[in-house]
Amino acid sequence: MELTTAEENYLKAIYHLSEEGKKSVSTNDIAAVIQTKPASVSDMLRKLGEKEVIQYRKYYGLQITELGKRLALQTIRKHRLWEVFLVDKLHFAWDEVHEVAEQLEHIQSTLLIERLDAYLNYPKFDPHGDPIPDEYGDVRSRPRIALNEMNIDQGGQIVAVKDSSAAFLRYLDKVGAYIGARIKVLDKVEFDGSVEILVDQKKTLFMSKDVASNILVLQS
Amino acid sequence: MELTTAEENYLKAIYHLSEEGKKSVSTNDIAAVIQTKPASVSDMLRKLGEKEVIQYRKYYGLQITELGKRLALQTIRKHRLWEVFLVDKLHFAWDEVHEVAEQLEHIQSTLLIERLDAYLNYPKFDPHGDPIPDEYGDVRSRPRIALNEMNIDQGGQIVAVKDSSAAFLRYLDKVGAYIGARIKVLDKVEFDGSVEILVDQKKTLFMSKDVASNILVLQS
DNA sequence: TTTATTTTTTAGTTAACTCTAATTTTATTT
DNA sequence: AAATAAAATTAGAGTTAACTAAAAAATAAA
Repeated sequence: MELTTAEENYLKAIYHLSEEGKKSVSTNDIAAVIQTKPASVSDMLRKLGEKEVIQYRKYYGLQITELGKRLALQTIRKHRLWEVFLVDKLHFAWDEVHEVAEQLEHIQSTLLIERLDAYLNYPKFDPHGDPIPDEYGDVRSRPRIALNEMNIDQGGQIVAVKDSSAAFLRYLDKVGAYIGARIKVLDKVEFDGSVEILVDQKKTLFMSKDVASNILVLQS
Repeated sequence: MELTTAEENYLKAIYHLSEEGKKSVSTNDIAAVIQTKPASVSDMLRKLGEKEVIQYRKYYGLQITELGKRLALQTIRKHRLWEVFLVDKLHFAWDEVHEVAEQLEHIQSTLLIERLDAYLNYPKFDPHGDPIPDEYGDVRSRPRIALNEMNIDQGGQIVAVKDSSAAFLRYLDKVGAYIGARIKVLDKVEFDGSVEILVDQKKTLFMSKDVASNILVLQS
């Protein structure tokens, strides 16, 4: 089964959307993620349906098939391995990697990915803390909790972010809340859901609920 | 000037064919190299002519322009750098690299290529022994200067070290002065010859003359 | 339950790149 | 020089993937 670059991008978006939200994936949502128009999405859904990577009934909704899931995870695997490469080997900042990885993930060569994986020493997580599926699409994910849902005095380690936009990542870098940082919740403001946290046992900082809800923590 | 992947491939083929000397490049020759039909080549030649990367008069022949040469050499540079990566780092055999490098050469990111070049230690030849053009399309060697010999406010990129002992490299990695890092001389202490430098526009650090004299910088 | 709104899909274009078939231009023979 | 062969180009059409505008279906509101 061969997918075009465009098809891979759609399928990846569909996979991510089906994973995070429980409700069915909407045409508009996909259009927003892919940065395209709903009309183009409808068109592509028909094609993806024909290729049996999704089950699609128009106006009704869609469901990703096992085949689709496997293919999407292969693309995600490639994307995350390249991100590790860019950060670990080429010293990219973790907020500079996405755009390039978006291109690299479409390079077709099983040998390349096998070798890259070995070269990087079989990493289990990418620089944002997201798990890297193995070649069969299996994921070992760690139990994580959004920072704004933690209780006072609870501690942990930042392991991932939900929103990985460059702007957000730059902000985190600036305040020192990078992936791997050890944090502890000092206080929570009930009124607006904002939190005060201690970073790496030295710096305290305030975070709005919006920001905190985008930070995933591995509790300790 | 932005070229599509297809345009890059045509231009690269045209460059190679023109270099091979011989008479002017024929439509049929290009078709043979690109594995396409002469009709498609004619079409593309018109487009490349409009973009002024070749000079084209139909039925007459074509000549690659300076602009075209520069762009072709950029693609060739990327191709050959990736080949070095595949062989040196991922242990591909020299006859397995071409197909993958054909894909990788179209990834668009100046930063990526700069970092890759640095990571591979500025190779001058690819695994087949073909020369790797520099970022300006030249094969000339670049002038380097020891870090301790630079003047205040001068900037550049770390391109090599004289002492490549593991201990020294570990030290450099620790302070963030790896190969490829962009640096700027902030201050020099006349008394002991030590320098203060800015690394990657964010971190400043002091270096003894001994250390600085072992670091080679490509001035910019 | 109608009406209004939102969502989704279809219809019709466009752009890039390819093809086959037909035509035009250049080159080679006799 | 005329006839023939080869090379190059144009014409027309297909594919992929995008778009705008209009229609259809589903959902929400009156």
